[in-house]
Amino acid sequence: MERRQSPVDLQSITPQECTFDVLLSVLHGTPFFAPLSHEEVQAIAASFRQVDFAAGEPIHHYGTDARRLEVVAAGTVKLTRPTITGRDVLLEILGPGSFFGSVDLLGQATHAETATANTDCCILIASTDEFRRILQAHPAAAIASLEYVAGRLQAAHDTIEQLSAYPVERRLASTILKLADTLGREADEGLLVDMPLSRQDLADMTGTTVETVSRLMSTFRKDGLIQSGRRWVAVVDRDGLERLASDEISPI
Amino acid sequence: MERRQSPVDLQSITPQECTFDVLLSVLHGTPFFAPLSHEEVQAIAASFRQVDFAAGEPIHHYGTDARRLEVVAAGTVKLTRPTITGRDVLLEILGPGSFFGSVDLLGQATHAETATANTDCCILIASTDEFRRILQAHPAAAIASLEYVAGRLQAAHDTIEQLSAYPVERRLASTILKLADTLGREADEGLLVDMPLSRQDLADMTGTTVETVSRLMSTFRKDGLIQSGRRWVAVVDRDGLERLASDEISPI
DNA sequence: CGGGTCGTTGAGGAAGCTCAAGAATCGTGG
DNA sequence: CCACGATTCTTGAGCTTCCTCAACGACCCG
Repeated sequence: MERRQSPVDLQSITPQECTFDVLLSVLHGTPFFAPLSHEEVQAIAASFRQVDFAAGEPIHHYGTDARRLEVVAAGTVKLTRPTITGRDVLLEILGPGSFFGSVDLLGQATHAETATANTDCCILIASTDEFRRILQAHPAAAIASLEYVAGRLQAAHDTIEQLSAYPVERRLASTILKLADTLGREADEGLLVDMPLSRQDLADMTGTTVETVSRLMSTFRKDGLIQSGRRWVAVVDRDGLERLASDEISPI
Repeated sequence: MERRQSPVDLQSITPQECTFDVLLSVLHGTPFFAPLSHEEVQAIAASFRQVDFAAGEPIHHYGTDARRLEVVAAGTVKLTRPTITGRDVLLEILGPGSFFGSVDLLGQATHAETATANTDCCILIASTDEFRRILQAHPAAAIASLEYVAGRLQAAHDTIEQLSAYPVERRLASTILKLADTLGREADEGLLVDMPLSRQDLADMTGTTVETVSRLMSTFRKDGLIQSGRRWVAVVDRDGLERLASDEISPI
């Protein structure tokens, strides 16, 4: 039923992957700086310093001081909110080129989310003051940033819609599809979500419990929609999943 | 138990409230243009045209073409998402100075939300092209916009946390408090949410049903936390509500 | 005063949670 | 290479929360 070994390659990001050249190309690939020239990006790169984190390591905690902006250069990062009930909320999983930290350059003195290295990763860090200076000098970058954040607002609204109006089965199907589309890689198992992903992660993303996720994934597997194992998932029947993720209650 | 008449004044926005002067002061009060000089705002105002809507009237529908940006000048506007199950999701209620429409200036060709006039209201409309031109000319406005949208992203993340992790009672208490803080006015009944607000609205904001909201509000009323009636709510015991809205399960 | 909208309350049922135990997988040290 | 502990996943049973369906009462406006 399940493959034994995880097909997800938990390769470490070796330090040399984080050379200045990589930093440059990551920044240029970022929505913020895409409209700028190579020279401009090169000047901006000087404002960022690079820090490596091992998988599982905290990058910053909810409530700590926040006067900095971070960009994922390599690896993936989890953005979560801790809750007193112990049940964490997983807001976003960010891949290379995404940014996080004190998005709001304004008053916001503390982080509103906890960021954790999901895989080994390399993070570029700039202070918000430096970032503000860059945006002032490059209006195109400011507009690009605005568009980027507006896109994430849309995505957040999507999630709110899901949580408000749809049952867990649909939310889970939708979440798996979204992950496959963002981080998918064609593999023997199907369209593999190329990232370690536990049932707990999926539960925290869909606002449910590990047990419920496990049960649903078992039936998804039985129905030939997905393949899955310990900390990995792959989409097998994309159309089938999509039917679950959009209201089509199967007729007959 | 309940007051008979609604203490919320459903005053119409008379057309003369939407003079050019009002338009100017609203735009200047907007987070986007706050950092600009009076003269700059005056020039920008020319890009906006003004349209009035009666309470209940649709301003734009989900899925229609979206190449425009709208600012609330007077009144309040509801941003909703329709769902096939019939259960609508109420994402935000916007007051004067808030903006909506195609936040994402980019590709986004259709509206992601339905906007409805909650009260009679006056809306300022500009095309996204004009808006983009304004931002390009005024980097300070672009940065202010970025901060504004980032703030709304935070708020959306708050909502996601609520929906993912907390029971309905807490979500409802929290939502009422937030509304009272944003749109509250001291009145005989307590801190009155100065806006017509049905049980259905509250249900759509908290991801639950009218019946559940009604039941909970009845007990809130019995416990002396709120006062409420047909399409209005007022906070009586702020601390009590806040205790419900933050994990403090009453001891003993 | 009568029709329409909005709110309240009840009874029954279903979705999903909690608690609990056991199985599979992984990493590590011998 | 194997054994062990730790983590992750699975499955079951009972129960709670909340939804659904339904009826009725209150308020509003013409």
